[in-house]
Amino acid sequence: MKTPKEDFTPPSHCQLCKNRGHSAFHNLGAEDLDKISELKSCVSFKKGQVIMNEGSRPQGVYCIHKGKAKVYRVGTEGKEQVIRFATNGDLIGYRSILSDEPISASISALDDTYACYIPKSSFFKVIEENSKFSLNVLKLSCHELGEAGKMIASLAQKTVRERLAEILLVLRATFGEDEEGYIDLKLTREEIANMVGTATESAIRLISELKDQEYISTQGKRIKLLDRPALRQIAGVFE
Amino acid sequence: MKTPKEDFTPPSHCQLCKNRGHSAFHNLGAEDLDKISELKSCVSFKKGQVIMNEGSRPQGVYCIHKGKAKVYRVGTEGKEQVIRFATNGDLIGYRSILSDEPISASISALDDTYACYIPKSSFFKVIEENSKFSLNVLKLSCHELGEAGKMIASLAQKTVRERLAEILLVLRATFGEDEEGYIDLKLTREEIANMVGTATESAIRLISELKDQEYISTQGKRIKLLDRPALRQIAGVFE
DNA sequence: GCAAATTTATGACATAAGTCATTGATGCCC
DNA sequence: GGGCATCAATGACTTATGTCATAAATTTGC
Repeated sequence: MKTPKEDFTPPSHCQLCKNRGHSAFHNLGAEDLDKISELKSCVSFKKGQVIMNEGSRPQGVYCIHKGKAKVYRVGTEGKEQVIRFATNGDLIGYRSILSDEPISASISALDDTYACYIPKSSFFKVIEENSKFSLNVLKLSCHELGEAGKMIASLAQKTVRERLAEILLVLRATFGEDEEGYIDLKLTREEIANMVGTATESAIRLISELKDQEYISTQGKRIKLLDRPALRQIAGVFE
Repeated sequence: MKTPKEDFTPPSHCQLCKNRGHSAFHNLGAEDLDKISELKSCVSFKKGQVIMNEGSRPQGVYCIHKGKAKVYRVGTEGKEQVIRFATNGDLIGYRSILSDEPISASISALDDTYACYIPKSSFFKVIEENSKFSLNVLKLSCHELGEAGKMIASLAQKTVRERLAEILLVLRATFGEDEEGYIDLKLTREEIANMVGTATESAIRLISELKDQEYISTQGKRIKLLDRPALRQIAGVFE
């Protein structure tokens, strides 16, 4: 267990949060931030810990302060399918609360994660009273809806190889690189397979193939993208 | 060209619209409905006609008054993947407008369709001023986000046979049955394949198989579900 | 620092699903 | 109402991907 160099605990008031600028709370006034800060609480999750469980009814939302999480559904045979990721500044659990349905996907921490828990009541209050915030969340959910649509088409039409290249690019774009240029997230091959939507062995084989072609390199669980234009071409992403 | 028995044109005022009860406009007050009715216009689309095109920037949303539409993305090789459906009372085009992104999927009419076009400006005005409406749309997009997540897991984990059974159940639930018990929507096998995410021939083969097993029956393009519990079991849907 | 446990890597093989080709059925238009 | 176009059905074959088994390499825990 290594000692953290800095304190990852979120500040007690949202006004002081450095993630606020690129979160759904970015353009809220002091009064609304007060309302949220007042009732929020800080929580932390260890790597691998389940944050929310499919089928349950969350009593609030989490705003990730520092950490990484995956949103996934468990199918028959216990196989997971990752639907999306969340990291610093991202809101999770809001979908279920707003649609008034049980959670449709589980969420677990991909890394030690620190978050603020905002109870349903304060979240709703601000949504109802502040049209700016409501519009932010609306924008967020609509954006995610678009991404989900892209993923549906991708799963239906692309090969595993194409999807693997795509996921590697997404992971890098979402979580960034460490000092040595590796994607800043350690995942087992099985977890990567669950994101791509394929068997673990297939993912391993195709990762080896990409390595042989020198489009990527790996060191244990760490993956570095060596030739992103080539990966983009494989993925069929030209945007 | 057959003459319609009734007039499918939407009423000039939303207050009189019979779909309103189960649409995002269900709990709006008279003033807001005035605001929308004032600027809305009626449009109609022939079967097969494209309503919105991937990549474009819509200047308003459509509320379907009577008709059927599919939302889909076109992949390489021109193959379509259907992402979701829309019918009476459903809102389309809102995702792009609210996330301020180009349309991520095309929409076309599966049948002659009559809709109300609501310009962006009036839509936004009501969203901003009426938190009830804003919450309705939020609820809608969050619900669709959940459905999209289910579809992602389904595509990644289920066999074509399972997904076909699932889609048949969804079609029936969405569009209902005609007097003879057939799903009230005529689709080519190719279109069904594009919904399931498979090749046309595979869809045909599996439809024949389901027919042989007497879980469904067909008459031309019309499909009747004979044994829904069995289909649910195949689909792995127990909800 | 070593042993156990997990994870990665590969080979061999099975199989679901895609592709190509052909025939037969339906529906549509002048 | 007959011919053309589209669509459905099926067979034969290929291929991508999944499954099972085993060995090598990491990682983890004591």
